[in-house]
Order: sequence, then C-alpha cells, then structure tokens
Amino acid sequence: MSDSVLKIQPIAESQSQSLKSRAYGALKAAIVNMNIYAPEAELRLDERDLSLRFGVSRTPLREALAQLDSEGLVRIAPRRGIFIVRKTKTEILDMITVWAALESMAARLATQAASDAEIAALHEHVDAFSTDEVAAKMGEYSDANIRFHQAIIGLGRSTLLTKITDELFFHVRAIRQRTIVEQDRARRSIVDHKEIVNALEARHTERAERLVREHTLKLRDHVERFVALD
Amino acid sequence: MSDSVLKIQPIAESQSQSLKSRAYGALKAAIVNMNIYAPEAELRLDERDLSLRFGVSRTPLREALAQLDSEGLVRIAPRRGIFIVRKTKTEILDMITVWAALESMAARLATQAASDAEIAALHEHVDAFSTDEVAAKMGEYSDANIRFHQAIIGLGRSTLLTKITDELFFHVRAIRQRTIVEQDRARRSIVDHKEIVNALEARHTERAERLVREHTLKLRDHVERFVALD
DNA sequence: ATCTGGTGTATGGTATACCAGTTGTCGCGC
DNA sequence: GCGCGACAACTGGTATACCATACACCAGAT
Repeated sequence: MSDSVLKIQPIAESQSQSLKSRAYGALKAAIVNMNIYAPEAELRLDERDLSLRFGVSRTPLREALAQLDSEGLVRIAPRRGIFIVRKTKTEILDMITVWAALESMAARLATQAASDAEIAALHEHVDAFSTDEVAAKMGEYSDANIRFHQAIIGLGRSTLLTKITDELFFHVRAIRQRTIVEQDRARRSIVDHKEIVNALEARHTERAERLVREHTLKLRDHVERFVALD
Repeated sequence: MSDSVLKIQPIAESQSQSLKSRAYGALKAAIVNMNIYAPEAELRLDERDLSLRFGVSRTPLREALAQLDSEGLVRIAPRRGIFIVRKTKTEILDMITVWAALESMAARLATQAASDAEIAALHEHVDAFSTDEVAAKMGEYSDANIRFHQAIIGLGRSTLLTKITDELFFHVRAIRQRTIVEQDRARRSIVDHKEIVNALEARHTERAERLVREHTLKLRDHVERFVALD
C-alpha cells in the first residue's frame, strides 16, 4: 500500500553526529554502567588508550572529556591523568537538597499550569506499586521512583528545571547501588507519592510544594544517616 | 626592617593557568562587557580571528568556546559559525523561576545553619540604601541587589546552590540594561529585603523561604510584563 | 640500607595542517 | 533581465606531531 503523500525521511537523526558528541555519549554511557563506587573500580582514563579504542583521534575525545569535566563527571589533572569522579557524601547531599528545591518549585508550577489529564497520568507511576508489592519489586521500584519525580518536574514546564535535575539524577543514580533499600522506607515512599498526586489533583499549590520538598528531604536524611560513602 | 625568616611567595597563583582557561575567562569577560541585546551587536565569533587576537592556537580556544557552548553562552553551528546567544524571554523567565526555587531553599537552610553574625552581616547590603536614596543611586543599587541575593545563597552553605545561581545571575545580569528600572519597584524591593532579613534573624524558616520566593517571583512577573526581548 | 639526585617515560597541553560541508557569488544560458 | 548551477572561499571538525611537566625508577654516595 503505497501512500500518495511524499514521505520525508527524518535526516537529522540518521545523520551521524560529530565524533565529539558520539565520544561524549559513549563515555557517559560507559561511566553510568559502571559501579564507580566499587572499591576495585578503575577510575583512571587515558586519552591515548581511549582514542585507540574508539578509533578517533585525541582531539574530539579531549573535547568530550572536557565537557564531562565541566559537568563534574571526571576530573582532568594536568600531567597526572583523567579520573572518574566519585562524589563525596557532602556533594550527594547537596545535590539532593537542590533537587528538593527544584522539584518543589515544579510541583508549585504544576498546580497552576498542568492539565488534569497530565496530573492524572502520574497515577501510572504510583499505582503500579501497591504498598504490598513493593517488597517483591524492589529492583523495578528504584527506576519507577526516579521516573515519577521526573514526571512531576516535567509538569513544571520548565526546560531549565528539567535540564538541571536530569544531571542531578545522573549522579544520584550512581549511588543507588550503595543505598540500603529498606522495605519499610519504600513503603512509606509510596504513601508520600500518593499524597503528592492528591495535592496536585486538588490544585493545592502550597501543600503540593511542601509535600514534595519534605519527601525529597526525607531521602536526604536517609542518605545522610545510612549511606556509606567517603 | 629585614626579617630573618625566609618569605616564600605563593607561586601557585602567579603561575599562568592553562591557555584554555585564560581564553575562557577572557571571552566570558568580553561577552559580559558587551551589550549583546543591542540591535547592532555583532554576535558572530570567528575561531581563527580570535586565535590571532589572543595569540594562541585554535586548539585551546576551541576548548574554551566548547565550554561556553555547554554553558549556553554561545552556540556553535558546524560550518556556519559561532554565535553569542541571546536568551529568549521565555528562557530568562525560566532562569528567574529556578533562581526563586534555589534562593528560597537557601533561605530555609540559612535559618537553620547560619550564625547570627552571618545573618546580621546582611544588613550591610540593605541598610546602605534607604528607600529615599534609591532614586539617586539607582545604578549602584542594581549591583548591590545581586550581591544581597548572592549573600543569602551563600548562607545556605551549599556549593552547588552557589554554583548554579552564579551562572543564572550571569545571564540575568545581561538583560539588566533592558530592564526598565522603575523607582517605585526598587523602593518596594528594599522593603522586601528588610522583611527577608527580619525573617532570617527571627529564624522563621517557612516565612523566610516564602518571602524570598515571592520576592523573586515578583521580579519574574515584572520582567514578563515590562521587559521587551525576543 | 637509606637517602638523594638525575634521568627517562608517561600524560595532558598546544600548535598546525588538512578535511568537509556551507554559503555566497559570478557567469552562463534561457 | 532572471534563474540556475558551478566554483571558490570561508569555517568548524579532525588528525597528528611536538612540547612541558609530574612522577617513578635507578645509580651512586653516604
């Protein structure tokens, strides 16, 4: 069944991006798939070695590494080496605090700007896990949890809010493996989520903001008390 | 009076940094000193031209430009050119919203962590301008205003909070020249500032957070209504 | 055996030459 | 006079060679 309408192929996507951006993506993916907090993790990178393995010259690779450096994922020490950065506990707590500030603002905005349908869609992220099931699905829950928060931030309709928090989540996700995922905490988390959705649905601006902030600050306290880093 | 103790000069500071970071600083300073929103502003940059003018090769210059690109100050269009970015009004409003979120969180933290002396020091930024003087010192006020807000954020004791807002201020400052600085708005702004300091001194966490947020969102509304960009 | 000084090597920083795509212009043909 | 196409020049992307410095290792003296 051939369509009479001319089908324009999206050329932008198929077009190979610059080697720099490809190297950037590859490195970022490699870092995220690695448990950098494992004691035996090899945190050193070598420009020439990577250049050979990627099959590109050092120039685009260096630009990719420079970007990762400015994002805080790696640290470039002149004439010493390039090292994958392990965030300190203080830095992680700091990131969660900023996250709390931004997501609570997003919730505020959502009560004013999001449609009923958009808010209702949040149920997908929450209802999938009854408080009873959490124990069994603990693995999945961790990802669903992040997606729920990203969804709220998306409702804030702020590109910048989304952009900054995405970077934060990237780092926070890296320590997820170190987090002692308590069954009880997850259960209470689900309760919090439901209350948050309720507040958004009722368009209770102040309440939604407060609930989101308190919820994320609870995570902060939890990490502060129970997660071993440093 | 010659001292018998050998005086070691700190060599680290005098040591010239990398060409990349010097080029980065020079470019950033050049951009901030330029009114990029003037209609006749030349927004195009040329790698080779800059390379000649700085007296360095294209390589470190490119790395500096790449960093400015990732920060959103310039946009690198492959084989087209490098352009200084004019933020759209939407983006500026977005930045002010994020600013409000972060500073209000900083105020919250300040009520819990800052010392009385630190909070008292805020008076320096506020008392310098009585509501009567504002009209005469409108020029200075704009800078003092930013410094007041930076001081509050500093009390939050969060490196990340400071880092993100510094970048935001950089962009917002660029449109200051386009802002219609109304005498009346500045006067009310000072009143707001005094109330904020009072709330911090009284350690009223919720009130301080709210006042800071509302104050910055007022600026957002003002920009939205009275500043012409785009 | 230990300390010290020099030297080699590894590594990120910089310079430069070349590549590839975009754009504007000039000239030819209609 | 107008439109179109080829060509030249401009500009960012990439490859590569060389530079400068931090660090480890080794030889020699103590």
